[in-house]
Amino acid sequence: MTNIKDLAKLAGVSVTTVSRVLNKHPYVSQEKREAVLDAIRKTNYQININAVHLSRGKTNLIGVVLPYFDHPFFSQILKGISNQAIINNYKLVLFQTDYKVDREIEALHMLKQKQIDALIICSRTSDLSIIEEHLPFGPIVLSEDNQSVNCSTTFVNHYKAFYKALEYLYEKGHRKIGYCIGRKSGANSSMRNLAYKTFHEKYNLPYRPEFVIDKTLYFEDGEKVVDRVNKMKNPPTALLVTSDQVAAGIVITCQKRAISIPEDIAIIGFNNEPIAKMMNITSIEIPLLEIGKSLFLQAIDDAISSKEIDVKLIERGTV
Amino acid sequence: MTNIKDLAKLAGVSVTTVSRVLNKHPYVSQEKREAVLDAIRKTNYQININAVHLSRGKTNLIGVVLPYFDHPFFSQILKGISNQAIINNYKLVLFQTDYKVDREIEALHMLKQKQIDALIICSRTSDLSIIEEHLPFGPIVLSEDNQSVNCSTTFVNHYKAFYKALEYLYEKGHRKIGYCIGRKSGANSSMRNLAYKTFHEKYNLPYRPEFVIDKTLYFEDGEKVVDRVNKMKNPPTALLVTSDQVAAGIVITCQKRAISIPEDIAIIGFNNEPIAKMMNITSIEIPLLEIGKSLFLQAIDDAISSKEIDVKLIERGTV
DNA sequence: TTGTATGCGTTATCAT
DNA sequence: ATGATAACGCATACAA
Repeated sequence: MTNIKDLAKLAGVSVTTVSRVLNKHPYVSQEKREAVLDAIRKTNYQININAVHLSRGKTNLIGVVLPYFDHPFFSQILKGISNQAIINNYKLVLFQTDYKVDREIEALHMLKQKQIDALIICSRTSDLSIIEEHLPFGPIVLSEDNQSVNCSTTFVNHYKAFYKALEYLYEKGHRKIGYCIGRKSGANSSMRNLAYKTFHEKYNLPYRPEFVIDKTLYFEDGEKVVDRVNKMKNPPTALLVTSDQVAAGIVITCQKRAISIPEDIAIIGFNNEPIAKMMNITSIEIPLLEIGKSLFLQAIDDAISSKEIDVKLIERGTV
Repeated sequence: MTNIKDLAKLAGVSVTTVSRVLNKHPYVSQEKREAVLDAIRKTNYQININAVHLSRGKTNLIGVVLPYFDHPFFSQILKGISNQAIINNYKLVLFQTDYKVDREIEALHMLKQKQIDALIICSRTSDLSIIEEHLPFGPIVLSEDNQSVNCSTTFVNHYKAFYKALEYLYEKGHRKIGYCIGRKSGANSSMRNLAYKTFHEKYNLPYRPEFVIDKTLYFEDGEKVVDRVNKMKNPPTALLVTSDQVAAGIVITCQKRAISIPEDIAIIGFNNEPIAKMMNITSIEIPLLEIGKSLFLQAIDDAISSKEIDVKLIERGTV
C-alpha cells in the first residue's frame, strides 16, 4: 500500500504538499499539483481513512440507537436520518438494542472512544444520568421531551397527541377507552399514560388497568388484542393503538370475526402509515421522516436545541 | 485526554505493559497489572479506538448495502445481519442506496479505504466488474446466485422459487398469469423473468409484457396493481406478487371493490410475512433472518462459500 | 516478565 | 508556495 510519503518521493515534493493536494488546499503550484496527481494515478494510491480519523479526531460516523428497525415507526425515522446523512456526507452506525440497556451503553461507549462523532437515540432505555455522563464526549440527541438533560431533542408531545385522540373519542360518545402500546416503560409511554390518567380524572371516568394492553408492535399483534378485548366482561368501546400496523391487524381480525368497526369498537391508529390510508383507519399523523431529519441535523450541530413536532388527527372510517 | 503514555508514567511501567494489560495479554505480573488498572481508574482513561484501527488496520465495522430499509424484505435481512453482528461484536455501517450506483460505489470506497472490514451487498446495482475490482480490499458478500465473481454469496434461487409458484398456479388451472415486482433490472429480477419466460415457452403460453407490473414495493402499491389489472381487456387470472406487502394491498383493495379472491383473481405473495398469515395469503416463504445471518458469517469468514437458501410454498386461501 | 524503539498514515504547526 | 517535523494514540518486534 502506497502512502503519502511514497507519493511525495515519487512526485519530488514533501508530504505536506501531497496532503495539500489531497485536501484541495490552496497555495500549491499547478506544476507540483500535477506531479502529485500523476503519482496518485500511477500508484493507485488509496488514502487510509483511519489515519485521517486519528489525526483529525473525527470519523464522520454517527451512531443511531433504536430498539428494532423492522418496525415502520423506527424504519421511517431511520430513513429520515439516513436521507440527511447522505446529503451531509456522514455514514450511520446502527445499534439495534431490543431495548437492552447494554447495547445502548455500547453505543455511548463508541462515542466515548471517538469512533462516532455523535449519537442519536431514537428510543432510550438507559438512565438519564448515564446519558449526561457521556455528554462531554460528543453530541447526543434524544427523541423525547426532556428538559433535565442538556442535549438536543426532537420529539412529539405524546401527552398532547394522546389527549387529542382521547378527547376526540369522548366527543364521539366513548366512555370506555383502552389503549395498546409497545412497552409500558420509557419516556414516551409515560407521557401517554399520564395523558390517559389525566383524561380519566377530568371526566371522572374509572381507570381500568386491563384497558392498557402492552407488547403490541406488529401487525400480527392485532389478533392478540382482539382476543384480549373479547375476553373482557366489560370491554372498551374504543381503542387507541399506538401503531397503525397493530391497528390494521385489529381491523383485519375484526373483519374475520364479524366485529363491526366502529360500531362494536372504534379504533384510532398512530403514525398515519400508508396502511392506515388504504384501510381507512383514523390515525394520528406523525411526520417520522421529518423527525429523523431534525434528529440528524441536531446531531451535527454544535448548538443545543429542542424541537417539538406537531401531530394531526386524520379522520377516517374507524371511529 | 490521557493516553497509554500517561498511564505508563503514572503506573511506573512502559507503554507496552499498559497495552498488554489493556488487551489482556499474559506475561504481566499481578503487581504491575494492578498499578496500571489503578492508573486507568484514576485518570478516567479512555482508549482512542481510531488509533487502534490505524495500528491494527481493522475497524470491526461491516458495511451493509441495501436500497431501502423501510421494506420488510430488507429490514428482515438487516435484522438477521444485525443479530449476528451483535453476537460477534461487530458494528454495522448502513448504506441506503435507493438503487443508486453512486451510493454503492461509496460503500465499496469505504472498503478500499479500510473504514470497514467487509461489505455485504443485499441488492446490487453496480456492475460486477466493479465488485471484482474491489475484491482485493476486503471480503464482499453478495445476495445473489453468482458464479462469475469470486466472492461469497447467500441467495435464494429465485428462478426455482418463481417456477415453483408458476407450476402451482398452472396446476390450479391458471393460464393467464402476471407478476408484480419491485424493479425489472437486477440479478434476482432477471432470474424471475427468465423463469417466467421459460414457463410460458414450456406450456406454449403467450408472453404478455403488460402482465409484468414493476415498481411495486409497498402495501399501498397494491391499489395501483388492481387499477392496472382492471383496465386490461384481457386481464390475468392470477398474480405472483414478489412482496406480501403488495399482496396484502391487493387483497384489501379487492375487498373494497368486491373483487373475489381467488375466484376473480388468484394471488401468491412472497416472503411469508406475518401479514400473509393474518390475511390468509398463499405465499412463498423465504427465511430472511437466516439469509441475513449467513451473509454476516460469510463477511467475517476468510474462506469463500456459496449458500443456496430453500423456499417453501405456504398454501393458504388466495389461490 | 518487561521495556525500547519503531511503525501505522495522516494532519497541523511553524519556519522559510 | 513549500517543506521539515512534531503530533495523533496504539501495537508490536525485538532485545533484555
